[in-house]
Amino acid sequence: MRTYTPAEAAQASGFSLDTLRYYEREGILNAVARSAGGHRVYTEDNLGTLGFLRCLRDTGMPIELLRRYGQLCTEDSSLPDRIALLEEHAASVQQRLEELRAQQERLNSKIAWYREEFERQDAGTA
Amino acid sequence: MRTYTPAEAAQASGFSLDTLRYYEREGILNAVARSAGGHRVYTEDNLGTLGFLRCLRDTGMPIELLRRYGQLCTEDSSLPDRIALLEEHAASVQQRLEELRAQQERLNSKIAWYREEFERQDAGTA
DNA sequence: CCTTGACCTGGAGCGCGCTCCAGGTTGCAC
DNA sequence: GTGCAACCTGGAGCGCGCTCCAGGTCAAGG
Repeated sequence: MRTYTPAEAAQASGFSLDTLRYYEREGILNAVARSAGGHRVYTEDNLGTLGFLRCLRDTGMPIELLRRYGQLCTEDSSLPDRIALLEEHAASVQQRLEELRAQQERLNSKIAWYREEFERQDAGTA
Repeated sequence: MRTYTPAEAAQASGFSLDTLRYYEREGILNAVARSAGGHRVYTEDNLGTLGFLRCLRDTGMPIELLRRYGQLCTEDSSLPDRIALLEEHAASVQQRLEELRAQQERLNSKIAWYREEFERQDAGTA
């Protein structure tokens, strides 16, 4: 099973090297293996986790919850807690989506109104 | 035509008093009238603008663009520019919505997978 | 070997968008 | 006219999520 350098992990996950180190310091991504010389060695598993962490971040989960999730992932008796945490997050994502859609409509109405206004004015000056 | 105190404007717009002042300093919301004693007096027009600014913020428009929009609103020959700015923003909102929906699906799949995992485990220990 | 680039650590710094504070003025209610 | 809440200004501070830096170590190619 092949492994990955920090640069590869960054590339694959879309996080910067600094962010990867930061997440490790913060206990979000635990126990990344090290080479003899102390360099990080990422497993495919690590990459999978990172990919999902990216999904969580992209959906607006704050660092604090990321940390909680990361810690739950180290205890394998924590499945129900992980499910609960993700369900709660999913609910907030759903809510944000709805709000965003509503505001999008409002924005589009305004644009439509502006366009009409523009035509009125255009007609007036013609 | 009635007017509004700062507190009322804050209440109506959902911005804090400090944020209202900040927006004025930053040239986002211009020329709020003052009473004899120097207190701000918001018009219905101001409230309308504030409402729309809130829409823009809620859809993620950065302060810098808010400022641009606010300044365009002071020149009434700027309709096309305002339309262009809002259309560009609308496009980015659309993109974010799509990304968010995609990540939401990913999140939901993960939750579904966790639920199955949980049932498997539950069955195993029963 | 030696070079060169990727990587290491601890800690400081930053950009955004507010938010809070001190010290003072205004204005309505009694 | 007095008390008290709401408001004013300029400027400092903050929380988040990274990002950058100095000064050093590691590892692979020639």
